[in-house]
Amino acid sequence: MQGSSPGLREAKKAATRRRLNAAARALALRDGLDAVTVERVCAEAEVSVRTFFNYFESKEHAVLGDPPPLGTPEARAAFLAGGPGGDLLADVIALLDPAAVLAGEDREALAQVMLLSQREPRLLALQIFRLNAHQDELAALVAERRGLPAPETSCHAVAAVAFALVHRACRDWFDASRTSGADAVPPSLQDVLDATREAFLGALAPAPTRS
Amino acid sequence: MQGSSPGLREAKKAATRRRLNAAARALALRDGLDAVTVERVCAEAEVSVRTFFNYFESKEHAVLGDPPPLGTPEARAAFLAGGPGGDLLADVIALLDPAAVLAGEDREALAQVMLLSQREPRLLALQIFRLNAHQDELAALVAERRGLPAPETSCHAVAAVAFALVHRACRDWFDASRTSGADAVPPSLQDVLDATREAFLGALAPAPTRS
DNA sequence: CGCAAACTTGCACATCGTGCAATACTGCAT
DNA sequence: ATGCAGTATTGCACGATGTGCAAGTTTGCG
Repeated sequence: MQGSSPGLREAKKAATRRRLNAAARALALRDGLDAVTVERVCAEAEVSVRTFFNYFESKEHAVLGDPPPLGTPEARAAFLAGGPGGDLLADVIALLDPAAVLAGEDREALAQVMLLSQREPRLLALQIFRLNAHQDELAALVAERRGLPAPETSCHAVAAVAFALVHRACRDWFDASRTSGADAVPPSLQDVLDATREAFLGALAPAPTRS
Repeated sequence: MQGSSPGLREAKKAATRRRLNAAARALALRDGLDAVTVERVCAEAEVSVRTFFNYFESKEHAVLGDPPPLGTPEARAAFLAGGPGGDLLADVIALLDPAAVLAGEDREALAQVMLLSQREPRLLALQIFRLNAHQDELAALVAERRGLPAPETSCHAVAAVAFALVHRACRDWFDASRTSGADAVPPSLQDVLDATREAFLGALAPAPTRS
């Protein structure tokens, strides 16, 4: 009965990982991060303390869980296929739009993570660090799409703006969820961009082209 | 002989703080962050371990030292005085330009901190976290300058771009320092911006204005 | 000089994170 | 099914981190 040949072991590991993550998140939400000890999390998840550290390197990592990849492999390929001539902004939106990214995720868990990241500076720090890694990844993608050997300043700038918009869209969605119920409209990056573009161009465009 | 009435105590504290910072930085540079223990730092700085934690909350904080403020109070006031109609980008540059900010700083220490932040992920995480706080501060300044009650999306976007440019300028300066000697030209934000503007507008401007 | 406030220090304690070796379990081939 | 090889779990020991507390020490000021 090995219908899932490459699977029973993996499944158990994944389950343990999810149990630890859920337990850490729930406890942090209930009692605050400082009151959460690895020991308590392990009691909840029914594993030994030593095993905990085989899965996560700290309780903060356990609370946040594994970082999601930057878009699906297909989405990344499609983005690269756009090439230097494509509509960069539109494709960035397609790659990062929270409405799409959130589709396959557990929204409840995401909302909890966002709430915790606001409350607990240590979680915020880790979150920002991970976001920064994603940002660098996007800068590299932009450079590759443009045929550049390494990401230059403008690539980093584009990535920074994109993540600022995503961050803002997620915050708006989160705030809306807290006030108007759990099922607020999924945020659209395009909308956020449209609302921003005017002020944005106002900041960047009017500069003279220098001779 | 109390020429420095409000001072001997303060001076001693400042000296101890500087000794701890210098010791932590030097040790991390020589032996790597993991090999640095609080105990070793304290031996170097000639204070007790307990006292160390009266000054810094972790060895990472000790290595990085205290975060500098975002511009001088005068520079901040000048930035706000620009008002909604002023040249936002020019004033952001004036506020953040590394060439100006670095003027009053210990460049040797700064270069060491940047090197360490590249080597040690834990230091990078802390550095990014601090940078993010600065970014939020700038977004708030932009909002206030515009007469907005709270920083909206475009303010955050402007701040994100500004810091992406600053970060890039600092990296360029740092890389240049490592190759062409310790006294590389101080980076100019304006130059970085000029080099970026074309690609940037290429990314943002060509989008249709939607009816 | 001498008191009050602030700084330093030692000590105890809970927690974190890792290396190591023993044990238990899973997958696979016989 | 049975046993072997690889992998996961666990306990243990240990060094390091960070904090509360209370005693000692230094500074500022009358």
